[in-house]
Amino acid sequence: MLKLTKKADYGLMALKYLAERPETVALSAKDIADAYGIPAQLLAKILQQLTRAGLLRSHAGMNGGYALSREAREISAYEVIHAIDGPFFITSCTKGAKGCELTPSCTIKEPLARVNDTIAGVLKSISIQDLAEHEHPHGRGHEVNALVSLTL
Amino acid sequence: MLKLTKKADYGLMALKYLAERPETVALSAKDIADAYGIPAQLLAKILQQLTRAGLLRSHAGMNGGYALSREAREISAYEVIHAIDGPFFITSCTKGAKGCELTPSCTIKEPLARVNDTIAGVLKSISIQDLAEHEHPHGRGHEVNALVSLTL
DNA sequence: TCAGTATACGACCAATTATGTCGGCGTTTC
DNA sequence: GAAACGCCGACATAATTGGTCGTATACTGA
Ligand code: FES
Ligand code: FES
Repeated sequence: MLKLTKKADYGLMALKYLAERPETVALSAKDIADAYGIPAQLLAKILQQLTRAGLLRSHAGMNGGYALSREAREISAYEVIHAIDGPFFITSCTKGAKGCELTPSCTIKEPLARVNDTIAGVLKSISIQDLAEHEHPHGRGHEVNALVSLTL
Repeated sequence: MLKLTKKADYGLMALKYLAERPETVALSAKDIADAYGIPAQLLAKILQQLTRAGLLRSHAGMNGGYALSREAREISAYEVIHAIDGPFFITSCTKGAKGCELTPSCTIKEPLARVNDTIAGVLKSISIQDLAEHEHPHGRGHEVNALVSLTL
């Protein structure tokens, strides 16, 4: 039903949290989990996935934890979602490689692929920074305007 | 993971099928299901939902079935999805009415609501007609261009 | 070098949701 | 009145997600 998984949600929250604290060297999974009241072990796994995807740098040992591997501005929501939930297709036939069983019958797939790309584009145009900035509504000077064109 | 349900997919396929046959008075659920090789009873339920939502007109009895209740051009993909899967929220907290348990902690909800609206806008800008037309690539004269603006 | 704190990873279970089926009932047409 | 159809709710099953556990490994500092 076109919904983000909780994992992706958690991942975005965590990254936003990190983006809001650029001064800190690293934050442990537990720190972040506690801040939001989400299961620590689950978040740990998510952060590990993001690390593997190259969005975070991790450091074990005391005072270890995670830190953004790039500028918050350079990390898109799309990358986060992709890293956590894998490549997404709006279409139900996620067979990825070579289409699904009903490929000949389902004539709706192709137009929806355009929609898929459009949504991906929207997500790509949003950075963690955008999410973090939104936190401070007093500033309000900075507005992001993403323009997306969809051609069927 | 931001994916359409099969029901919604089936629903869109069925409507497209109807849109491609404007001359026919009505098509039974079974006819359409057979055409695409999808479970007839399941499709029947979906079509019933679409009828309740006012997108289709139904007619019982012999030679009964379903027909579009409006011009294909006037039915958006959004309406179809909404009718089948209920109101959609990108955010995982679908508690609808009054937010979720973590509302104070989850600071990401609001910016994502914008994204949600953007996607809804894209879906609203696509009509069943658009899907049906795409079938005939020889015509190719008619292109739809939806422009969506996202402001965070 | 040892205790403490942290990530890494895979297996596993639990909860939820999506998908599909069944049976009975109401309606329309022939 | 019987065949062909829609209508509805309750179920059963399958798939996905969400979350836990156990253990191994890495780093730090005293
Ligand atoms: S459902 Fe598989 S091609 Fe559309
Ligand atoms: S998870 Fe509920 S408000 Fe974001």
